[in-house]
Amino acid sequence: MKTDAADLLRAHGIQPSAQRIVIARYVLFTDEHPSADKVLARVRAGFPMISRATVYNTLNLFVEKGLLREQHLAPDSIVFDPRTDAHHHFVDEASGRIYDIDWRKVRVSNVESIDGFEVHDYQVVMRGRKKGPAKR
Amino acid sequence: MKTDAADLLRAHGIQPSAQRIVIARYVLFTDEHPSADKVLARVRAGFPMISRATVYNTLNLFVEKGLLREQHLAPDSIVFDPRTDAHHHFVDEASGRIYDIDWRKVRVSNVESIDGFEVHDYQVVMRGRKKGPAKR
DNA sequence: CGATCGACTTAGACAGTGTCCATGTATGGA
DNA sequence: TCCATACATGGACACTGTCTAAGTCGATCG
Repeated sequence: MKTDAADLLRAHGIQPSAQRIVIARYVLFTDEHPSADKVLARVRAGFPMISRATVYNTLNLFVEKGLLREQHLAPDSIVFDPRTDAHHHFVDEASGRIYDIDWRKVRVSNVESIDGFEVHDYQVVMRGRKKGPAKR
Repeated sequence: MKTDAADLLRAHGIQPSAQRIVIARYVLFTDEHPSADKVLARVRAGFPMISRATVYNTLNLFVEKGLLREQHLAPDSIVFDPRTDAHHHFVDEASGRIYDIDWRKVRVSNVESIDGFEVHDYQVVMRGRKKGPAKR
């Protein structure tokens, strides 16, 4: 497991280090859409000495190298998403929790042909209430 | 003009005051999608004594009364949008500027029928480059 | 008129988020 | 083993948004 994370970092041109591996092992395999401070709290549970600056630097590095994407969906803080393939997002209005929605579940047409805009990327952002069990 | 803003506030159950009118006259008639601090800066240009708390209070009040909507599209700060009808947004990657996209320009299907989610509201968020003149 | 009451505004304190810097430590290469 | 470089650290800083206590304003009532 540890090796997996190290290899994954190397494969993206990132020099592994103890701190980076610990961060990677959480943030690259979660669907919680954590904020930076949540990542910090989680990682500190098993690695108490790590500093805030390191977490922020590492997250930004991962974004730069394509391992993570930033999402700006909710008030207060950026959230990180290890799914770098295209998908949509649903924000639960009650809990603030964010859910990934499969790309094929929603169809969007005419995006490419909007006058005066060159669209590189798009997604549908939905807000509402999650039905059924609160757990994912 | 001053009366227009005052009437508009009253029509939404808001007691007009000098500060609220000054804020309303800017934020309800702009398409700049300003952040709270941008509103503060603009308003202070013509009303130097106004405090930050008043601007924040007033913006939140306008949102509560349905005159504005908050958008969480970009890093750093919430942005306010006087268009309360449904529409989409385009974020220019170079400038960070936000543009409104007419609801009918893009078609989205199947949103209502996603298993386990009750969608109250949705929009398409696009990112890319604005073509042509930088001015709107 | 003057007193009073409630609503609004104000300045400053506060907490949270994210960046920057100088210093210290680890690591890998010769 | 030594050195150069990259990395991590913690503290300072700036910014955003909220809260509180005190002050101001205007309207109403006696």
